[in-house]
Amino acid sequence: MPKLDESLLIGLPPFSLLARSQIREILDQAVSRRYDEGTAIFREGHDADRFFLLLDGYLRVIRSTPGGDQIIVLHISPGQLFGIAPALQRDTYPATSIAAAESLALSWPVRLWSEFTANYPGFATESYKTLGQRLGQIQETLTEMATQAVEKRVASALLRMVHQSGRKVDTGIEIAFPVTRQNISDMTGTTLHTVSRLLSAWQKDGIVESSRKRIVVTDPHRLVVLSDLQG
Amino acid sequence: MPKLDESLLIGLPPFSLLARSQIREILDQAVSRRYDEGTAIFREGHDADRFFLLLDGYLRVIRSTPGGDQIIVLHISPGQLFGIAPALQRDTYPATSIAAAESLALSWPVRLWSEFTANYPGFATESYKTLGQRLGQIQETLTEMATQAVEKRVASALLRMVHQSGRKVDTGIEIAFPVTRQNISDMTGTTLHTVSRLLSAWQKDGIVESSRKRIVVTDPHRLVVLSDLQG
DNA sequence: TCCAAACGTTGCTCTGAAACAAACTCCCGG
DNA sequence: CCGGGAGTTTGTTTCAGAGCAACGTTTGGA
Repeated sequence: MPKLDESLLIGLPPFSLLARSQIREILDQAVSRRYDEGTAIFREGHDADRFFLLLDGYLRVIRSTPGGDQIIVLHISPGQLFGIAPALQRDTYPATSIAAAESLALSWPVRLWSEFTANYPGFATESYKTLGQRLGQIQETLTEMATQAVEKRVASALLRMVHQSGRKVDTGIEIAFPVTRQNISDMTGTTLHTVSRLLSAWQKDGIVESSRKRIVVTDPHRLVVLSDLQG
Repeated sequence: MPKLDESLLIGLPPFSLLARSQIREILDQAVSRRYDEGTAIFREGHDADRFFLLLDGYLRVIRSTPGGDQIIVLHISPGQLFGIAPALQRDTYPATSIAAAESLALSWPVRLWSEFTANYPGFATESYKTLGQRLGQIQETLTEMATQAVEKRVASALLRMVHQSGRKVDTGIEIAFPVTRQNISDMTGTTLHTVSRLLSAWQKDGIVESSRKRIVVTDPHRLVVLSDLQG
């Protein structure tokens, strides 16, 4: 394990109030690991023995049913803590996380959680804030799933990904990690067929451009209209 | 405001480790209030200036869309903390809570939150545990909503209510608070018509008995089969 | 270089459940 | 005791979107 550089953590909310020496100490206790696209970082139901910080890449957090269906609950982007089951007194992970792109994450054993929250000002606060945002976001997804038609859900899902990971390219805003039609259907509770049709239609209308695993939103505003419009 | 009795809090998880004198102190700072069926305790988006403990009754936690649809995210039963936005660094409530039956709740101003977590052992722990359970539960609901057919969702919703509030009656297990067909459709993202048909069919099959706002599950096992069965 | 697997597209059919419509029943308040 | 509103039931119609099928395209590895 190569020695980690302090600059990795400086500026990230959970550690923003800390002195360089404290960051050094935190880093010295961390394990860093790279994950190939498609690899699981941890799985639903397994012992929650570590908590993580994503440094680079993107993750999908998924839950599956006994029947084999699965849905993508949310995405994690760089700088976020994840797998923070210990914060909620859980001893197993409630969901599975998979690298959506090649990713790099730090992790610490759970026993350090209480140490971090006790010693480092703002660490607990920031973690719970993150949790609060996720809870709110999931509630919103749930509401949408229960009340909105497929077309709107797919439009919203695209907008969420653009919002979380969008980067400017010449023709619009590109989602920064690979996304298949199947992935989108797993976010919206529909089928890949329906998603494919929608994307084709939107491409014809000049709202998106998509190729294999890659999506560029060329007209975000019209997508907002699609996702918002009552009726 | 009549003086509150210590026995109200004794035995409830957030306060279970406390001495009588500490409970007295907590109670002296509480406001107690009764809510008629259908009354809102707080509303989505409003300033989160208090946090609450439900002593008696049941609450529905709902979220609404701009388009006027609404869904029931979860129910709160006696003994649970709710409206604990301050724990998550939120300054507004993320959802609305409505008394599903006549209810009684204590509340405290948010500024006491940090005091409680600092002074009373186990208070923070218990609160975050509750939050963790809710997060897990909502994720499960979301998964179900995205993958399961209406019939299964309605069966699961009934089972969840039975599990949370069921009380034995001579013909089976009764859901302890008033539930309309509309309420169930708001939990499952369908229409009251569909729910009505399902309940009629299940009544014919001897699985449930229902009258206006009242539901008794007479054959929980068959309901489990309906909610579980793959395909 | 070629093959196979992964990913994407498109047409067609069929059905679950929403939408629309109309009574019916219970309960509460005047 | 009566009237009206809230909640429920049931029938009929309609259609979005799932399911099925078949084919096209890209990509990476042998």
